[in-house]
Amino acid sequence: MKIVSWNVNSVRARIDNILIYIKQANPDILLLQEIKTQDESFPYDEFEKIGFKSYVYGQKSYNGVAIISKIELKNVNKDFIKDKFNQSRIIAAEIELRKKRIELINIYVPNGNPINTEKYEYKKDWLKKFISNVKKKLLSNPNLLIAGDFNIIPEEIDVYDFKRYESDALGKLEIRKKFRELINLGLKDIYRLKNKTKQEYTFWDYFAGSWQKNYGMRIDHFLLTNNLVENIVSININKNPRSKKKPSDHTPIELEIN
DNA sequence: ATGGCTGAGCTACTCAGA
Repeated sequence: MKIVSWNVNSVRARIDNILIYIKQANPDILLLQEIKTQDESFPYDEFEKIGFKSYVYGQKSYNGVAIISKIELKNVNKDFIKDKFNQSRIIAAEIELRKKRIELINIYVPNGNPINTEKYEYKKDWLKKFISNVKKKLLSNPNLLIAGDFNIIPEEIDVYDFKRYESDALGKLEIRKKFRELINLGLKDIYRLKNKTKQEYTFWDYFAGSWQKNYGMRIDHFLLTNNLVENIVSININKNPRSKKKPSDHTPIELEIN
């Protein structure tokens, strides 16, 4: 089964690119972030025509997450954490795979910039609540798959110029420690597990020719509990959609699991 | 390079992203 995470930066502005991607990559489940639309304006029909059911937690203008799936999802949950600003940033659901009941958790972590503002405090608070609730969830289910736009650069290798980001909300040690806290609950950063020294990115800024110069960062991740590591077939960052016309600034990360 | 793009809402311009 192929599960993909992709921050699409507006599902409506990106619909053609997304449909082309699905045709080429043939995923079973898409975890989308930053859909930037309310539930009622979501392009359900476009996905239904090609065999996908949409589970949407939208928001007007900003944020918003969705899961697009060929297989039926159970126990869809939009309240994984209590968000103090009521922003739509998490949608979770269950699938069954080889007798394992897997909880998929699709997240869009707050950006947190600029630091020394309420936005940064919101990011820290959001991550704290998230980690706490992951910990609780682990008591009832050892099979967690957390994927999405974490807005965290895990290590120096994960950005083209770390110095520029060590005081940024994406690269500050305090934030990177939150990522390590999650890992320490018994999860693996699957891309890094499978690629010990490879320097690849999932995001490139729109400006200053960042894509052409490969000034990117790896901020979209798949974290799986240790219990699921044996099920992994492969993980891949698919850079093709970022090279297209009218791209999202993020590119899909693809997990194959058996 | 604290933004030189891009998108939403709206219909001139601000807010947000990372």
